[in-house]
Amino acid sequence: MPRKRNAHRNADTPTLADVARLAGVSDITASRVVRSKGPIADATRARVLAAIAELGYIPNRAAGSLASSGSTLMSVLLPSLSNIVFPDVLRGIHTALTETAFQPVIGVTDYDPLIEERILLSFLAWQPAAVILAGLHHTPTARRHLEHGRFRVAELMDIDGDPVDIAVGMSHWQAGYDTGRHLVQRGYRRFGYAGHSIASDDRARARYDGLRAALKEAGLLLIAEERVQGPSSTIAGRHLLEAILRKAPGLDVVVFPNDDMAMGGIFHCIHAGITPKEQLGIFGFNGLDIGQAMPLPLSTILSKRFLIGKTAAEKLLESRERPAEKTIINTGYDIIVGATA
Amino acid sequence: MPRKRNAHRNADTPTLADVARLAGVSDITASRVVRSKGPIADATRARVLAAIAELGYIPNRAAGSLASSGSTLMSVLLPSLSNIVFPDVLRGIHTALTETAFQPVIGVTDYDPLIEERILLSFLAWQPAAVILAGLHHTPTARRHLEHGRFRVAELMDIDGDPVDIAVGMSHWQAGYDTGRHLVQRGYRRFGYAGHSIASDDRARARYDGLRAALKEAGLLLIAEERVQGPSSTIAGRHLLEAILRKAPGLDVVVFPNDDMAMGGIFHCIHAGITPKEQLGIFGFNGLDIGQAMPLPLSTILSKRFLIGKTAAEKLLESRERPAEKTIINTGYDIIVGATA
DNA sequence: CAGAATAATGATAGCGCTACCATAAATCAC
DNA sequence: GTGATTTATGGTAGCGCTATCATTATTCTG
Repeated sequence: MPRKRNAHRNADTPTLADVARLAGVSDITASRVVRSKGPIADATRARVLAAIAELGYIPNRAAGSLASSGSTLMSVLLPSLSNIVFPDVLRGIHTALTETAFQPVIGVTDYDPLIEERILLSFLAWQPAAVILAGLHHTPTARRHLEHGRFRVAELMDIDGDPVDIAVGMSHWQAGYDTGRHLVQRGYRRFGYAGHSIASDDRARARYDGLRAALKEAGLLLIAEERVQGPSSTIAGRHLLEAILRKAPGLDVVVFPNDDMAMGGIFHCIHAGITPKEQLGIFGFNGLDIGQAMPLPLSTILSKRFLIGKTAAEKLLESRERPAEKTIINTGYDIIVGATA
Repeated sequence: MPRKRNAHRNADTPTLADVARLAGVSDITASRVVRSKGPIADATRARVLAAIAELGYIPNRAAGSLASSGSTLMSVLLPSLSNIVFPDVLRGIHTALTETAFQPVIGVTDYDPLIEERILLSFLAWQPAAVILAGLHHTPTARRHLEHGRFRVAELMDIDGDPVDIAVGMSHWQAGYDTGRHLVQRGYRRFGYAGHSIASDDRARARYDGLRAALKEAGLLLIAEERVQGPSSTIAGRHLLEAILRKAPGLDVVVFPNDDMAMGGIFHCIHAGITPKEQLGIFGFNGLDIGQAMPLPLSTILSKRFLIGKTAAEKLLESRERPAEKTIINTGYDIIVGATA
């Protein structure tokens, strides 16, 4: 004899069984209607749908996920949302997921692998169908779970490395290298770099390394370098350019790690009466719309953020099982000549 | 006699029972350690934690959520992530949730109440502890579920209306009204408005209405008005200002619905040789950092996005039960005088 | 030091759903 | 028309965890 029944039930929340009873079918038939799975007679489906509407039934995905040991969640771990780059990636993911049953679940890691690991583990507790994260660098624990999990994995932005499953992005080292070659070819010789603390941003560091390699090849080097602590911002870019020009007045071009900071550089030029390009080249990275809306469009590199997100999500949807072969997709980038360098 | 056992189990995924067996305790004791709940002897806890580490155990939250009919998820529904406003709100939410067990789950509605409804229902299927959404306007179905659910609800950004549970934000009508008063007081008389399609953005519409009310009070009206289809952007603001000035050359101030577009206006001024403020006032909304980093800091209104997100999440954490009284928190706003109007 | 409170642990029975197998009815092949 | 498919539905047994109640070991009170 059971001691108690339905002890900790949600009293007024209707369950599938309630729907089934009202529709006069079995639980499992109602379940099939909800999931659009298996053959169902039109009349039966209609009855079940009517019952669902009448009761305001909302499926309990926890129960569903438990029973089927799987979910339609796609975990997305991004370093930041303040940096417009990642919202763009996210839009791409969203676009690919519309009209599918999959649902993105977003976490923000603040560029910290330990936070990434913590959020990853808490997401895995929901048995996601796939995990999307930024970069190829993770903690050993995170990497282990990514490799052994029964879910697809996409690592975005960067392709210089060995992915777990799928990598979608571009070579940031190459982009930095091409930046250097491009600017040298345009006649610039006295280079400065105004960046942010590079420790946390692997990709900015790769571009920086590529830039230096290109300069070295041309027999040049960075004459001056200036960095802010903390996150990159337009105001930081503005102050940094002022500082670097005070220390090294003879520069003829300054490269920034992104468009936000480069725009700060432009603003300093306007303020100080420096003509961009003619007196001082300014070069960014990302190809943000706002930089192209300026009176002098920013010279920069267009990274294809939306495409990266969209491509990754589409690839993940192709198969639930991880294939034997790893996939690397290079979405490339474009040099925007612009008017500032 | 059971026909089959463990038929559709995840073979190699360790469960709490595995942990308990290895640690030599009962399932429920292991569960208590995992959840840090109830009294546990230090030695026991240590043994269980060691077993967890050894097995690489990850709790199955679907099972946990099912058993306890509740979760530590906080559903966050935002209109957009391209608009930097919402990432700021999200950062505030994140900040409040750090060090708590709660985890934000983010959805993007594209300013569409129907999409909001769809995502809300799919989120409710995970039994979140709380729901955060933008604005006070939802579909009837969404509103019904919000009112009857056993979870806390916070409606952000706007406080002009009747919230379900908690509202945190500011009066956008009042902000528009104050904009009008402020500009009239500074001597502007010939007003233009350069906006985006207002149908989708209730708050921009409220500010617009407030602005017109203030002008009417001063015996003025909008001389010219220009709108773009589609989303707001800096480039749209630039083109719009050009268009509006062509149609109504005599304007002495143009108000934009946000800083992004207002910056486009500034860029047009620079391009066309118009001196902001002296020849033409430009006024925005939001108080973005980038606008304040410009050579002439943008005149605008600072909305407290981070504070809104943080306050909302903190309020939601105060109690799991919805109180009898509704709460409305006004985070206010500041007029940034700036240098462009 | 007896009786009461507290700390620490365990047994059991579901939470709501779906995988698996079985069955019955309808359709098909030839 | 008989056997073989296909279509439509149902019964049952868990999925992995936690709420509830029960039990025992330990500490406290005066």
